Amino acid sequence: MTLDDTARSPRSGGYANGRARREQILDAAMALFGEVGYRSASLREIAARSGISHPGLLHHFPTKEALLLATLERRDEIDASGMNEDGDGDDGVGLLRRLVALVELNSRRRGVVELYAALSAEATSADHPAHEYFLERYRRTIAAVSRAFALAREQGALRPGVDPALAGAQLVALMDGLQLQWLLDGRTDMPGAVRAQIESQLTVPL
Amino acid sequence: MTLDDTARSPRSGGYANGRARREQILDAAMALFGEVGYRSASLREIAARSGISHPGLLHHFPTKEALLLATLERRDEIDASGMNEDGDGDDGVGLLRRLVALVELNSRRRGVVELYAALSAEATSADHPAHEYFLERYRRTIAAVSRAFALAREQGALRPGVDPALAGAQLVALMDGLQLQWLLDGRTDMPGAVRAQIESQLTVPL
DNA sequence: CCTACCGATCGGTAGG
DNA sequence: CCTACCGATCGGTAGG
Repeated sequence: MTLDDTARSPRSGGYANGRARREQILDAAMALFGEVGYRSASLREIAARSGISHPGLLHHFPTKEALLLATLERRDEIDASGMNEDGDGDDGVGLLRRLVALVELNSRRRGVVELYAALSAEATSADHPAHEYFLERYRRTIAAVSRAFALAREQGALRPGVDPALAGAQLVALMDGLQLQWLLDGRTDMPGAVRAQIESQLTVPL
Repeated sequence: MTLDDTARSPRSGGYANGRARREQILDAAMALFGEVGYRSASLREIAARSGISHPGLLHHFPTKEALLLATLERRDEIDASGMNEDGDGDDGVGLLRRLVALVELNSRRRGVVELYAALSAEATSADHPAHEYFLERYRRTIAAVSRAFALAREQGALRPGVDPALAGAQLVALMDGLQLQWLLDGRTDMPGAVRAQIESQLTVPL
């Protein structure tokens, strides 16, 4: 709201502090939701990690559920900005190459992987506050990957007999399952397994 | 301990009642652990579903953790008896065919799938009481599936260039990811996707 | 943003 | 197997 950078210092007015505090809370929430899931995470623990009291946290996010949804929104923003910066081309093979790069990135962000592993399992319950979110997220993700395989077919790069829709669902399932193995043993080569899976469906190397 | 069947009726002595009650508790625990995970499940709710008080439950299982481990043991027994009854042969392709049959069975047992989806995600935390159990379980399962692919290679049924160890890890990951999708949308064709995956690695039809 | 509090619920124990 | 209880913790609110 001002051109002077010093105006954003802690002493000044404006909402810069509030915004920073919100992000601090969301980071702590993301970490704890990933560690123990939504149901078992306590507002008091998230607040303590953010350096405030738990009623202080509730000033920024009125309910635990609102905090969860804000956490998911924030992750989507970060992922969206990450996925769009590469320049691998928008054809099917390029999109699939980009997907491997995303898996490589995730294997350096354990917190993100933990968050989705914990919440996607929890959210299979119909009454979970993130149930609709994950339903829609899977629908959209599988559709996007299936479209990448369909585009690869137009390029003549898809192995004959491969159904793009099935290959899309399979690849998303593979990625989720690999995350579990990697979180458990810390050794599983997620990008390698994803790359091999994609290449087994294509007639060209990645 | 007696040859007279009527001696096992509710009024009589012996431990038949205790055994039946234990199984009742384990069934309720399996269901609730699947619905909300281990951490969020309460002994009181499991006890209520079993028709006893929660100190009554603690008479049969001294701690919540002991109940969890007993639940996992019971599931293993049931699965082991189910996996051994088919007669598909013990060669690689036969074992893989049996795996598809197991997935078909699981798609009629939502409770079992829920239990493993919820607990395997929770147990990625190093301090979870089932952490070691799932580490060992994945190690063993992936080894068994990898061995099936290795046997298939000896039969000349494996597609050239396929690494049995990688194919094993991929197939297990695929199964876990498909379970998530199926639990979420109730539509995903788990056996179809698993069968297609296996066939894409083989040179013979299943 | 805080302290102080609410009613509910938790795993486990005492004592029978 | 029960009732009754323990100390701890939960999400959320009151009041400032």
